[in-house]
Amino acid sequence: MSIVRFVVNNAAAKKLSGTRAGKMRSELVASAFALFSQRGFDGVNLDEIAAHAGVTKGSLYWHFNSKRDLIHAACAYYYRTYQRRINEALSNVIDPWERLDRTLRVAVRTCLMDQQNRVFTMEIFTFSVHDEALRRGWQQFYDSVREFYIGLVKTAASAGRIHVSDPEQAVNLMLAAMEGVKLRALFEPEICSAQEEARIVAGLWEILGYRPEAVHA
Amino acid sequence: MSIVRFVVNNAAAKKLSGTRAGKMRSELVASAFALFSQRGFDGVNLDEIAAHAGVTKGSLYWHFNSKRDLIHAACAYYYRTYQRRINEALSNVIDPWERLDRTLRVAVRTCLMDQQNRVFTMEIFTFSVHDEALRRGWQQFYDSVREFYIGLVKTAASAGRIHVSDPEQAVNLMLAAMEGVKLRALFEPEICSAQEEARIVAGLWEILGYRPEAVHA
DNA sequence: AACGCACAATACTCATCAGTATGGAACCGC
DNA sequence: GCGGTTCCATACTGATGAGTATTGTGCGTT
Repeated sequence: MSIVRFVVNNAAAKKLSGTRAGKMRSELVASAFALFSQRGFDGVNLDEIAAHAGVTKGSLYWHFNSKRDLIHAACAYYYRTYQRRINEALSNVIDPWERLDRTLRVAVRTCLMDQQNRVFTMEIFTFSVHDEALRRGWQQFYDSVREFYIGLVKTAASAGRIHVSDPEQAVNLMLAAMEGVKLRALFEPEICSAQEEARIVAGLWEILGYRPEAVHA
Repeated sequence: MSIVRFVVNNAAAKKLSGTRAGKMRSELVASAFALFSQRGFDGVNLDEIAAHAGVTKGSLYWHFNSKRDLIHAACAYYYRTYQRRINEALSNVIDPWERLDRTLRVAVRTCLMDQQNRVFTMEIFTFSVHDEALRRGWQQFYDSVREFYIGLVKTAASAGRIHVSDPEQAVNLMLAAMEGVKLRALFEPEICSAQEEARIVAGLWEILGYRPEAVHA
């Protein structure tokens, strides 16, 4: 059962997923994601994506209406794989506190170390300025991530583990900080270390109202 | 005297700034910034920028070697004008605490309400992935902003106004959160309100170690 | 008045690339 | 075996836009 719930409105993809066409479609989307994550949406042409998937552009246009259509599918792919990664990280963790801690660590590590994630999400943000469907897609994904965090933070607050007057506001600020850390790592690669990761996680915990010294005092 | 010090390595522009050519060059840079801030670097062509400045593309190429050259000049323009805005906001404020508070408010308001700033900086981030000079330019600007904040935070900590064990870490996290807020406003325009602005400023203050309830207790 | 230079406009080149038209191959149902 | 459909490859079109070559204009100096 999915913990981070995010429904990809992609009925067409689901209908085809078992067929030959569905397999090629998935292959094209994965190729698109891989190349977009290295060079950005405008830095990759459709011939390259098709070649990466082992076909030519004519085939790509059989499966997708346009490059924009493919970009949207690559985004949906990203949202699914990100969510799966979080779910897998939590698959054997029951304690809500532990789950929140684990999620924070996985997320921060992704922000620091996953350059593909960084490039891809940055392209989403930039293109979202002029693409409302892209904005809606990201917002929907982001909302599901936020609800997940809020749920865990409220549980931890009920257990007295953290002291936060407004869980939603704290989660909003924490997630904003996380995006900012992801950005900062682009310009300061030297922060991509285990030590810095730990410090950043601790900082995010403080935003959520967990202060180690207050608890141990 | 500049408070936020950031030296734009732009000797050629300074040498010409009083001349007819210098005026046109500045006009072209301002036009480039205005259009880039609405439609992104790739969403504007050079004919449009030249027309906006009242000339044609031939003239633009007299002043600039390439579109990339113009993009870099537009970035330098942005860094100068941002710094000037902060300096103006602080021009009559002496108290370090007041200065920090004022800076935070101006910065958060910019993040929430200034769509041009949002679009332009997002373009910088996206293009920086593959442009080292752009990365260095932003990093230099960002470092100067960060040093400024760290100075004020250390002063406030010395005065006992805030309780922060690691001013640099706190400023890093606060600035990261600020960039994240700017991004969030793209997807959730409804947070661009005076009330939300105040809540966000309060949250950033908490990251810096200022907790109103602790002081009043 | 003539010349040289700075600045600008015009016309053009060329590369790039999204998208389309057309034809071929494979598969499936009858 | 044949026809229809699906999926794919090939060749092509057309738009776009950065950048360049050439020409024109205005200004300052001699």
